[in-house]
Amino acid sequence: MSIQQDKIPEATLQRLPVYLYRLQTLQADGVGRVSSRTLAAQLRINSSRLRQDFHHFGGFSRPGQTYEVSHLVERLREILALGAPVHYVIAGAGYLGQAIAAYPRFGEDGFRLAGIFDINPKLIGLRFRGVAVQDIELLPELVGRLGVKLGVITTSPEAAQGVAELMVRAGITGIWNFAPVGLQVPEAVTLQDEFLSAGLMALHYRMQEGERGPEHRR
Amino acid sequence: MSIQQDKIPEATLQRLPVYLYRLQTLQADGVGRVSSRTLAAQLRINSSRLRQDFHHFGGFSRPGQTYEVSHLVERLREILALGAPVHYVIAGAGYLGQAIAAYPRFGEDGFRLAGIFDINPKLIGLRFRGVAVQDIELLPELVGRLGVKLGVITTSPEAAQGVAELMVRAGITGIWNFAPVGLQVPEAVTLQDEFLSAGLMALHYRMQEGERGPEHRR
DNA sequence: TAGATTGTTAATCGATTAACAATC
DNA sequence: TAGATTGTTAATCGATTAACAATC
Repeated sequence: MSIQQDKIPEATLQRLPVYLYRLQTLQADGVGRVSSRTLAAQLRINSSRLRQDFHHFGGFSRPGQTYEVSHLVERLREILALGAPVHYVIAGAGYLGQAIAAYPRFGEDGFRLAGIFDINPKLIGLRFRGVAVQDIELLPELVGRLGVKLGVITTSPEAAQGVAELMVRAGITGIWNFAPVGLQVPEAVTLQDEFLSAGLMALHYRMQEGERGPEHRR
Repeated sequence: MSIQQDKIPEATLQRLPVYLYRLQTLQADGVGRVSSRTLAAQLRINSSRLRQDFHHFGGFSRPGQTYEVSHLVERLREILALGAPVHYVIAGAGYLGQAIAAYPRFGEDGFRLAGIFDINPKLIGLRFRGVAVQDIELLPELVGRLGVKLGVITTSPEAAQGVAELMVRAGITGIWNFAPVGLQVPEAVTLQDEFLSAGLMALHYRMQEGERGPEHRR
């Protein structure tokens, strides 16, 4: 059974990591099997959605039988291509870059920090997860030498475009961008924007909505 | 003209901050007017989408006339209820909590850090944005005294549920949660989950998809 | 067997895009 | 005026939910 399948919906893709985390927690708790109803209830989603999401891949279980937790974890990790370690570099060693470098989860998921870079001399030499901050000019050499494909941008908005171009020239093919600007990258480069302010503002808006009372929400 | 309107679509709400940022940049660059076509091109979205989003509120411009940048900025800030400063607290003063405390953008947007808390004695007393880390036990008093409604959770997954309950009891009505667990909160509390791993995993998946070549993507 | 469960198709719902009249 | 633009309705597209046969 190959994991080669039709392009899966974006909405489904965004949920796979959520399923994986929940299932790993169940596994750690010693739960052997779980039904779509129970799992969906824990994630507070509709069980049809869950089954429909799994349906894009197939082979998760059989009618009448609940899901085997360990099998689901295995399949999801396979689908998400988390079998082999994934190396990545960070550009921008400020607070946010440090937070990502130090975030233990990414390591557990199989992501390995290969390098962290900045232009600020004060930051160069500081160590995170055993990796010392280097001058940004050294990024291309390291990326080329280790064949790193994944780059994280946690620089200022002003510096982000330049850093993105540097990364692309060095051979990076996927950029996780935390700078609140629209980056221009070649078609072949995959871009994932993470715009933290949007989350905060959306939350604040919905809080107001709640204040006005449910009768105003229709 | 009131901003009281029907519940706006979630998809539209998530885009409003993106529009606001782009428009503020244009404003800073001295751009006075902009068409939906130009603005949409800069954000790499369809111009119909932009006009449809604005249509939920009304009064952004008139047929035949382009948008006035300053008016759009004003309206969006009004819609997002960013007129008065919004106070918030952070629970969890690790790297991620520090990053949020120090993130200059939030301040510019009108969000003010009222307090930052942790259980780790080593972190207590450290200052971020002029605010000293305090023991988590002191959170309810401060939240009650200042009437803070917005709380950010950047603790470990294990501690998150307890902290959420502490916040809710203290009077917090909106929680921005960075811990990768499903929090149980009362109906009246607005919850915004920020699951960073999902972004990273989705990016990694799409990079593989790109590698397999566009012909496999249909 | 009887009750519960998945895989899968169909129905519903919501979001995006197209089209165009009214307007500048 | 002629060309361009918005607001708004309609058409399309995609995602969610419901329903149920096949299966345990």
